[in-house]
Amino acid sequence: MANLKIPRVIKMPIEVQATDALRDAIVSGSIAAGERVTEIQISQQMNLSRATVRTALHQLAKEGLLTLVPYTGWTVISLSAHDVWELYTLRSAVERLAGRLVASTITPAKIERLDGAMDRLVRECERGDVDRIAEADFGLHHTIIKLADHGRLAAQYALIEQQVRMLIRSSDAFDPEAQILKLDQHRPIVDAIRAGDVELAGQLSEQHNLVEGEKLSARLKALQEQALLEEPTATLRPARKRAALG
Amino acid sequence: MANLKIPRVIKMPIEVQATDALRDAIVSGSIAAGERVTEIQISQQMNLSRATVRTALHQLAKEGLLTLVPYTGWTVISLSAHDVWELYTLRSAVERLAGRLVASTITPAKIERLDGAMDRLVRECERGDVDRIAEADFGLHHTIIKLADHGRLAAQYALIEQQVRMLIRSSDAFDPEAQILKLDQHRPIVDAIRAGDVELAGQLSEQHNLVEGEKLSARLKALQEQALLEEPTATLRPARKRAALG
DNA sequence: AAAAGGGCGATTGTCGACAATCGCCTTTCT
DNA sequence: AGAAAGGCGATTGTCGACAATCGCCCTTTT
Repeated sequence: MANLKIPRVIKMPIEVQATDALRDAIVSGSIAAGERVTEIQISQQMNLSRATVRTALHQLAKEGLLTLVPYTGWTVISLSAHDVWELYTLRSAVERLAGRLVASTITPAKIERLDGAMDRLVRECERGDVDRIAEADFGLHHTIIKLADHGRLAAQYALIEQQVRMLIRSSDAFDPEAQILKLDQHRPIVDAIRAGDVELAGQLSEQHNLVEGEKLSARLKALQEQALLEEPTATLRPARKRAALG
Repeated sequence: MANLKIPRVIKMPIEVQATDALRDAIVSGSIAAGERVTEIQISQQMNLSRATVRTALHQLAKEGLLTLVPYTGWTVISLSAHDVWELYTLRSAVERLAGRLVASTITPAKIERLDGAMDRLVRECERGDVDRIAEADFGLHHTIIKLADHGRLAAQYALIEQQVRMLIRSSDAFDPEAQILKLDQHRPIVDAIRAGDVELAGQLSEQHNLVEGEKLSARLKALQEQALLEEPTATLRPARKRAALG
């Protein structure tokens, strides 16, 4: 008999569903960056207990999507220029390691999966839809990470990817000219990994991220300058109810 | 008047105290690796509510120190050979980036802090106490990480360090011979950073960790072989109360 | 004797209520 | 009018109780 992998069905607690829903809301921008959220507000919207929502919020805080000021409130992160620098330097280190690991353990099966992700990127680039191109781009990077067979690396990459998604959303769309170069940037990386060239795969992966970080940083800097004058002062607590007039 | 940094005293919720205490118990080995823990047991020992303890457990699970099986129980991680590989490959990537960053932004002030950490390691090596040498070792690495001025990098390194501490504890003591070589291993890294040699600082940091990982992996493999026969089967739930005899 | 099925207790999951804390707003004083 | 001090409401922090779920153990069956 085949040694079937029994999926081991476990009932997912509502906690994780709430966490996933909230994470998606933040990453997708349904809840804006810098916005304040309260436990009661969310628990009412989701029809859940405050304790359950609170657990979800704590999880997302650990993922770096929220900050909590004790006895005061939760706030969605808003990424600064320094955050962009942190994200892309860290991502370059993570992807460099992933590229090296996959290249050093390359197999026909891995090449097949790699080609599948690369082919999808090629097709989407020909199609021209920027959102689908972006997804295929993430998909290729994600494939390389998975092939590294490194749980902690994958977990760390997931956190980075979430915040990068918030970034590229706030820059609204990609630079149209950059779309054309996308294939030229990724093909060498895939080729180096396929060839088992550890050093080259690592170096190209690292360099690719540093370049992307620079481009995104420049674009965001321009966007933020014009938005600097909006809402200069933010209150930490909400406005209080006015006293009743006589 | 001097622009004094007001520490902004905020009352720390008991949650974080409980989290810190539990984390310390796990990392220090007071709660053994692989051990099952229950919310009630801990809440009674700490004289706290289950909800508070539960929050702390969730935090530590996010840090990778605990695993939670829904409706079943919490278990302290026990690190396998693959985990050792993950930890040291990831640590090498993180420290490589840190080394590069510090080297590329080196200043007299940073050199001073670097020298302070290195001097401490030198003194402790002359003293000969393995525990204090280990702490000075961690201290030097920690100093480099802090000098990188990279929040996410520091956070990731903290998680890795915790698990590495669990590892070296289970290998009981360091290899006495390795203590002598410790200075020879760290001095070149510090020198490269001081000289602002980005490439060399990164390469030496990376290599140092990979070597350390190999050594620890070999030592643990020997230890685990003799411990393989102990407790071959572990129950997921505790023993149930026996039915009363007539 | 070996295998299949259900009972049952141990543990986590969820909820609502109350307490602690913070900071905005009003008031008071100068 | 400006500055300082206190009230007060909004929000998080903590707690205990009840519900949901899982898996060990015993029973039953073959």
